[in-house]
Amino acid sequence: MEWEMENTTKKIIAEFAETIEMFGLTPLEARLFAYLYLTEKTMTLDEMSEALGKSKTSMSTSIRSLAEHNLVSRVWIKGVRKDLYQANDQLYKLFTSSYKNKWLEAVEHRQLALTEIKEQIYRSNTFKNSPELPVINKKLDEIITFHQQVDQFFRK
Amino acid sequence: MEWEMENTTKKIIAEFAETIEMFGLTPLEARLFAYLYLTEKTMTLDEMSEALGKSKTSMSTSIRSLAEHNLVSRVWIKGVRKDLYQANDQLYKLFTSSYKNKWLEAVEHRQLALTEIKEQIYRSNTFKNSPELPVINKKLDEIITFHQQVDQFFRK
DNA sequence: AAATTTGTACAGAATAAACTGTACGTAAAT
DNA sequence: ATTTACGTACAGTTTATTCTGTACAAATTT
Repeated sequence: MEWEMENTTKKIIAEFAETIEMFGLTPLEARLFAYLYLTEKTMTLDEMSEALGKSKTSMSTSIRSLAEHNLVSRVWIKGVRKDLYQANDQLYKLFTSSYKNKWLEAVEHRQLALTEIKEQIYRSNTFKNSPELPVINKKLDEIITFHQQVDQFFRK
Repeated sequence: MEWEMENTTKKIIAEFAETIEMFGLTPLEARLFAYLYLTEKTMTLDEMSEALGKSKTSMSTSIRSLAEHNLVSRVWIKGVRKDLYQANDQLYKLFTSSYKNKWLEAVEHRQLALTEIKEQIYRSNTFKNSPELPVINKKLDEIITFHQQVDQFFRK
């Protein structure tokens, strides 16, 4: 009868993981976070590896990625040598913040590249008498505006 | 000197495509949309295939997917037998709407699954005297709340 | 009716992403 | 000082995704 709980826990983790994958986590990262979150424990890499049945290497890279996005925290306990991690709380704030950063960073990159291209067009002589210039310019502006809007949305 | 424009167009498409991939399009779908958007033309599958240097099959599946998400439209011209497609305009509305639907649909699924699990726990006797029940219940509620918040955000 | 053209299903190839095992540097324990 | 334990780099394997080629049904042309 013990396994019914095991089983239920697994189901919850699976569902939850699938959702947070949508925030840009790999399957394993998602599962790992879900697991840590559900069992409110601080765990070592070996324990995680054991619990999820995945390699220790995977745990190392996954947990590092989660930590970089501020989804888990390293915990210090006197006398304990191994690295200990636990999931951060306040799910909504956690994930929206992480996601926001991801988007803003990406969009900013593209913005830079696009305005650079725009400059090039201005400077270039080749385009001066091209009949397609107006269309390209218009479209380019629209695309840049689009990026601004997306940026604005996530900055909200 | 003609290829400078070709080249510039390609760069714009590449940048643009990378952004819209983030809305959940495959690389090819993204590139295809970007291309259609930039050259304000209505095109046949063969023309797209030729223009992007990819198989016609890919064009067929990609354009169908784009159409399903309402990102491109089929265009009818009397006497023309082939399917013609063009990119829809109003980028921002287009993509946010498409994205929103994708999220809401996914989140709704998980919500259903999670509340179903919750019901099961209520009904089950196994859990009645489990010492871990309170923790699981608390966490499950938190996760469900999280889903509600995400849902609300995208419903906005 | 026969022949051609067009779009897509489907199986399989190519590419990309996720994951693992070994091997090693660093730090703690003996 | 030597040994043991720990985390991670890196190369390679596995798995999933994306893309292609062939084949075929439906529609149009001859």
